[in-house]
Amino acid sequence: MPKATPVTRNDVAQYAGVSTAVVSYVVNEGPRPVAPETRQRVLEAIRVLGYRPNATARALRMGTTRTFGLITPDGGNPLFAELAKAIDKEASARGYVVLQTGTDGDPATEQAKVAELVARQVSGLILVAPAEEPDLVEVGLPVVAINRVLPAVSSVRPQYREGARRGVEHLISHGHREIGLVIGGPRDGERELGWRDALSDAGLADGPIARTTFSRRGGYSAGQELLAAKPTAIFASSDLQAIGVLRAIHEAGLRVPEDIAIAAFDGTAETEYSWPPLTVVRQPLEQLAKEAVRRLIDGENTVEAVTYPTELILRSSCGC
Amino acid sequence: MPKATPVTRNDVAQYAGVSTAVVSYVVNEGPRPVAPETRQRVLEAIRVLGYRPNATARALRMGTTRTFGLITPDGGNPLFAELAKAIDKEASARGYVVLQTGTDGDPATEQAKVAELVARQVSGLILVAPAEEPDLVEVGLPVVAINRVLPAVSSVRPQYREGARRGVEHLISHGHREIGLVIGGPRDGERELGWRDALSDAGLADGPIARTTFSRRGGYSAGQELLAAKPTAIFASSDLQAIGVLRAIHEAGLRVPEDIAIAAFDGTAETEYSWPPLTVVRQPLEQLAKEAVRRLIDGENTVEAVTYPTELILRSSCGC
DNA sequence: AGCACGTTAGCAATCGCTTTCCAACCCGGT
DNA sequence: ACCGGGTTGGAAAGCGATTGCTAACGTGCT
Repeated sequence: MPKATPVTRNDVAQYAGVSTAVVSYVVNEGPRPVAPETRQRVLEAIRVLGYRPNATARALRMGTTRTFGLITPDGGNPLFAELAKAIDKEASARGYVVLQTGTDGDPATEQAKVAELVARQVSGLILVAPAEEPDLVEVGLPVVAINRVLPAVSSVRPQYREGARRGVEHLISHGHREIGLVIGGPRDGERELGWRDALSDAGLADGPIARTTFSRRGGYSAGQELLAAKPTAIFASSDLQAIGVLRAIHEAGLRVPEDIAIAAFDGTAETEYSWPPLTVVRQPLEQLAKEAVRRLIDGENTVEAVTYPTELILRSSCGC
Repeated sequence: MPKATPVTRNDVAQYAGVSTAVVSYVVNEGPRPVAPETRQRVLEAIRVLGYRPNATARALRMGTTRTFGLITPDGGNPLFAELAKAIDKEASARGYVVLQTGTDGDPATEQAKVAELVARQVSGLILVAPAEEPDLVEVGLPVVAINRVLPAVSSVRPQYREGARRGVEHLISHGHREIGLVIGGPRDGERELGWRDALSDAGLADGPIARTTFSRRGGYSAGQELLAAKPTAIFASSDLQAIGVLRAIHEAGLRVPEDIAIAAFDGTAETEYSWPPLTVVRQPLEQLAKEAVRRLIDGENTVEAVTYPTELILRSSCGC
């Protein structure tokens, strides 16, 4: 019957006949040189005893947990799930680990989770699409917001406006002149502006707009609403909404892209296999994740928001 | 300029003119009675100084981190994302927090992540669809596997066989007699057996089978393969595969459910808005999450696998 | 007035680890 | 022989919290 794992550095030291300090030197193989022979004895002891350093104690002593906190509104949303995956990958590569939790979009919950993670001494906090600005100016800990700018907080975002604009421009290039918009979030959000940019640059009048939540269901009702105005194309500000719109279109017996074309912002995996596959403006998730993690680790707290270019992925929903 | 948050229990004690022990008594409001007046002074000090107990130190002292480790093959997979969400919700409600990480299905990575999380002293480990059995018999820490049984490890699973059987039976009830199967995972996995059960019970011959990965792409090619055999219905062992099959069907110019019916196992949100919406056998994710968390917290390490019933959700892809 | 007891608060050890400071030792050079 | 310098190992002080034990105080009883 093996020990229940309370093998401490003391046991190792004793077994190897050295002091605990030496064990530390060996384990962290950096701070101090250790005679090769001694090192071998220690390594052997570690192996035999099955010793694993206690990261909690180390964290207490060192003052850093090498852990990030990640807060998203909804872990079930594919966009956030894919982003979380990218962050995990990036963090893991740097020896960090991530505490992920959701808020259901509730500001109070969000605030509570921030407090919880701060108490747990995370080395950095990543806020994805935060509901509102939590009291974190004083947390004295690196924070970066993804997909949203917060006063006094470092932020990393895709080029929403420019990306949406390119998506809409592509629709225009297919000859569409009446392009509807399904939008979530604040009025005059960047994606909405991008849509207007493309339209006005092409000398076109604004198409119909439907405001709703960032969800399939929201997209569905928005789609029904928009269809009444008979646009020849629709741009959705998120994948989920586009999927909903697709359903509204199918139910109306229309064909995509023959009767109506579609394009969306986000570009999660789901859009590649929808019917028809969606033309999307893809968020640079990997880059966002990489940059967020980098900032946290380097302690670079530039408030200046850096944005990353999106990628237009052509599939059949636009008529390509 | 507020302090950078190294407000310790010492500062509070000093400010309130009491010993650090008293601060502990107040914070944990349980162990020892504290005079109301003293308590007030301490609370005031905590408020003024903005003190937050250091969870790391507490964890070291108490020997428990109130943290779970969650390892899935792929955080981007909607099924795992939804499951992770359910686990997070359950854990949060109990004051726990979860360290989530992915393995990309690589056994070596999986093993490394397990070691990492164990070193971080997680209070319990949840393994979702683990690639192979990691060396964790000796970790001396509660472990539960979801969606897969592992020797000597507590496990929680949906009723795969029974669920698949009911899904296929439903297809049969619509009059189908040639029902294909798209399957991932091991030969003669439970879902495959369920499919056979339903078929043989109805006195039908086995339909065509296509084995592939649990992915949209895999489902797509499997669908093309199956279509050649011209079944009148197809049961997919996962949502993702069904989505792929749907594409293959659409490309072949067939209509669902008129020309061919479909049903799938899993029931993630994506299936509700696919075209057409999919009839699914839904995994009881919330229950699985709840039970897994309960076992971890209660330290109930029954090796006996408990299974939970699935739910048949009727939508239009089966012809309902 | 004296004594015992119940309340409330403080001291100090401890969790497992890192790191500073110091001691011991070995070597070569004079 | 002695000394200086370079190597290697050890003792111990924390990191911030919990908690058993003890001390001080005030009260009720005889």
